[in-house]
Amino acid sequence: MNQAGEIRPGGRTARTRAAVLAAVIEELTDHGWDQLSVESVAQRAGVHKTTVYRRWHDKNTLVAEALKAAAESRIQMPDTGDIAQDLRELARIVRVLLTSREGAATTRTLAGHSHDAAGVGQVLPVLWAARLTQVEPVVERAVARGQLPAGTSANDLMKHLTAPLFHRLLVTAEPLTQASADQAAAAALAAARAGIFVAAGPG
Amino acid sequence: MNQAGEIRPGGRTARTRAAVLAAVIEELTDHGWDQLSVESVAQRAGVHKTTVYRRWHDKNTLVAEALKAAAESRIQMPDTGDIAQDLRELARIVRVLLTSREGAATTRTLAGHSHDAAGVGQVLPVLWAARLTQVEPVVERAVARGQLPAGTSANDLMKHLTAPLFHRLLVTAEPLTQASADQAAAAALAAARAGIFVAAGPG
Amino acid sequence: MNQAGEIRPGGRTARTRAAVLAAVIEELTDHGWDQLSVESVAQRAGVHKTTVYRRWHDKNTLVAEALKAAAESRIQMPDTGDIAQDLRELARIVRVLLTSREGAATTRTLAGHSHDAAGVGQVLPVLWAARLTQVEPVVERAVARGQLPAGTSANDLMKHLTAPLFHRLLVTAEPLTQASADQAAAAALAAARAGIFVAAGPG
Amino acid sequence: MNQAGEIRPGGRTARTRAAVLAAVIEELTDHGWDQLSVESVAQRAGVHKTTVYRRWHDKNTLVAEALKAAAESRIQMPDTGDIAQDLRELARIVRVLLTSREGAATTRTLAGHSHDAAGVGQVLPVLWAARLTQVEPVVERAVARGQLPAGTSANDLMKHLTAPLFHRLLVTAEPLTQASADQAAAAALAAARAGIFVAAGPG
DNA sequence: TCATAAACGAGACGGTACGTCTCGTCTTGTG
DNA sequence: CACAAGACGAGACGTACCGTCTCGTTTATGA
Repeated sequence: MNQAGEIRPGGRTARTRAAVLAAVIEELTDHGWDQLSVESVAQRAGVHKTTVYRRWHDKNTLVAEALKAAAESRIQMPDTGDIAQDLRELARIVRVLLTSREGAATTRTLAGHSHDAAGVGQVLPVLWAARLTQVEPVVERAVARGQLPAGTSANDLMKHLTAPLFHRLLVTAEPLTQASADQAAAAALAAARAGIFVAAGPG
Repeated sequence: MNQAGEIRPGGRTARTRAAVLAAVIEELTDHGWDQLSVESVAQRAGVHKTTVYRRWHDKNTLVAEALKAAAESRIQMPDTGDIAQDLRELARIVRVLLTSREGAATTRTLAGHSHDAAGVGQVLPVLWAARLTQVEPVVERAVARGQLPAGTSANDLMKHLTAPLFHRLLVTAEPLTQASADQAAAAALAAARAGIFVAAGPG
Repeated sequence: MNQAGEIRPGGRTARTRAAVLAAVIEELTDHGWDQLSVESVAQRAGVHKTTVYRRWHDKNTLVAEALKAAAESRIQMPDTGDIAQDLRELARIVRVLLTSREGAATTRTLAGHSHDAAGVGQVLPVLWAARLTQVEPVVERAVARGQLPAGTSANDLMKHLTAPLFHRLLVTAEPLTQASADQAAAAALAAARAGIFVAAGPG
Repeated sequence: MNQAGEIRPGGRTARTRAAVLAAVIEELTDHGWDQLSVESVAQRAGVHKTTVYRRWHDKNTLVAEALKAAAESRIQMPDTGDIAQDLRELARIVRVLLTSREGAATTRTLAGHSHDAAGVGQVLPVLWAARLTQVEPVVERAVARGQLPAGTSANDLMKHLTAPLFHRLLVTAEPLTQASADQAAAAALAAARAGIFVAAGPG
């Protein structure tokens, strides 16, 4: 992705890289994809336009990398011993992420470009896969405790848990209340208990 | 929304309007929001650029109105006598809409601009409200038949039914299989039967 | 020049014609040729744009006719019995014409388009010829009184009399003082007395 | 006048500047102010439209600078020892300038915009002042030789010498013959000898 | 420590699209 | 059925941003 940055990983190079990626997120948050210009990003990062283009081929690549970097934060997975409470906690965490100005902006950008062959569109699967692997233990523990049917797919459960939250943000543009997060958790749990997520998933 | 079109509703004016709005959807489908230019829309509609600008203030307004017009198609609501089957049908209908090239493109555009104060961002609530009012009878009938708890919110049910489908399209970029639609329907039904959608919604 | 106006010389037709031509001069005075739009002329005349186009083929033709009409005012020729005084009076009259906002604007417009094959460019010779015929008697009387050499060309004299005034307006953009008018008159008189304007002109 | 050109006075920048200014004069000569478009100028200069706009804010400024640059050519002042012959030479030189296609076009453009507050209108005084300083020595020498009255204003003389030539070009649109140039010279000389241009000018 | 190669700052440029303006033609619905 | 009201095609205007390209200047690394 970056040609130059890896040859001289120390000092100015790395500093510049971080500043630019941070500036992208800020611009995205403040003005959105359409209004984001490479020049304004460069200016906010205290760097010249040419420097940005040197390292990232185009706006698409630049934003893609910034989004990927921004999504690398790990979520602290809950482990209360009760799957109902675990799921509620999870939903609340996701809600907080999505309601932050930054989270909302980046999520909207990703959704708007989910189909793009290059750049931002490529980020989604990677990003989502990472998130899923984190949740698996939570589900496995619940199964072991007999709180969920054996064979319950952590993947499916996680998606159905978060889907209503994304739906509110992206589709209906309704406020993401805590009650809505709790409802999503409850709905996902009911479905899981009913065995909807057992066995061969919908692939 | 349009200043001129309503004064002379007949003949050329209306014809032009329809051609342009259709062209917008086609361009959106083929090239996406970022690559959509007013000039290309005009050309596809067989109309001059100025004519487009005369009636729609800017690109944003233009696309917003095209999306609104495109979403006015009514869905044929199922009524099989069995809520499980009704929901499955509904999920399949939505799946077909979202998997059509046009539906996917317009949905992505809407999601990417759900926050915009003007233009496309304004379309979402209107559009979604219209959809919801169509579903209410289906849920009411199920309640009357005793297949769902009294007080079940059609609104909440519908959102949880469709959320996983939008999630696949916008967030994980996974293929929208029929199995995934059926699973979404089953999950929503399980949650509804568990009373998750009863009483005061998550507002 | 005007097809319709002469068929129905009275009533609304003539009134409209006059209003439009007057509006042209006003717009020319206020905003100049470049900023003059047919639409603004029509609006100022209280007439629809189409009406203007119906009667005058284009902007060029329209302005040309307005200028011609505006120049039809006859100058009160001086006759003091002294050619020196007559010429000074004449120079002062021309100065007043050229320093009026309207006169300056129309003159500049004419000068700027003196070369145009159609429209405004055609007006100049006609207009100037009319002016010259008015001066001839003044010169003839001076010759008869023995104040000027026999054979002095009224044409050449008049041109050399007014040339410095136009020069100030169009070329050096200096203020047209009365002193400058008097100087122009004196210079022309000196040249005339020296016989510079006698015999075959410079054709 | 130009923001960028002076920082990097060598190489491409200067080359581009010269090409554009030359193209302006050519377009002005061929098509006149009204038909001159920035795009056609750019194309003729082998440069992109944006490059022109980058350096010159608008059409007015662009043409103004081109005219100023074009007028910087120095006239070879005559010095025959006889003021009559000097003036005749001068008039002929001016005549040649004004009868060239380029000279006529630029002069008409300047005259048509002599009043404009910004751009082309600003060029005139500068341009004319430069011309006058060149003539002063010619007049001074004639005074020294006793061929003209002491105190004769070179400024006034020059203006009255050239005024009839401009008058023919701009006002009467008559052909500028050599005879007319000679007549203008003779008239100016007669007036000068009569002392019309002595002492305090017409301000 | 210091030479040298990498990275950067500065900015002109070609190019695409934007949204605005005016011109002169053409259509339409009303009086 | 004529004509005003006004939509339209055409095209220039001036702006913004994209991504490329010099040409000097700074800065990090390794000899």
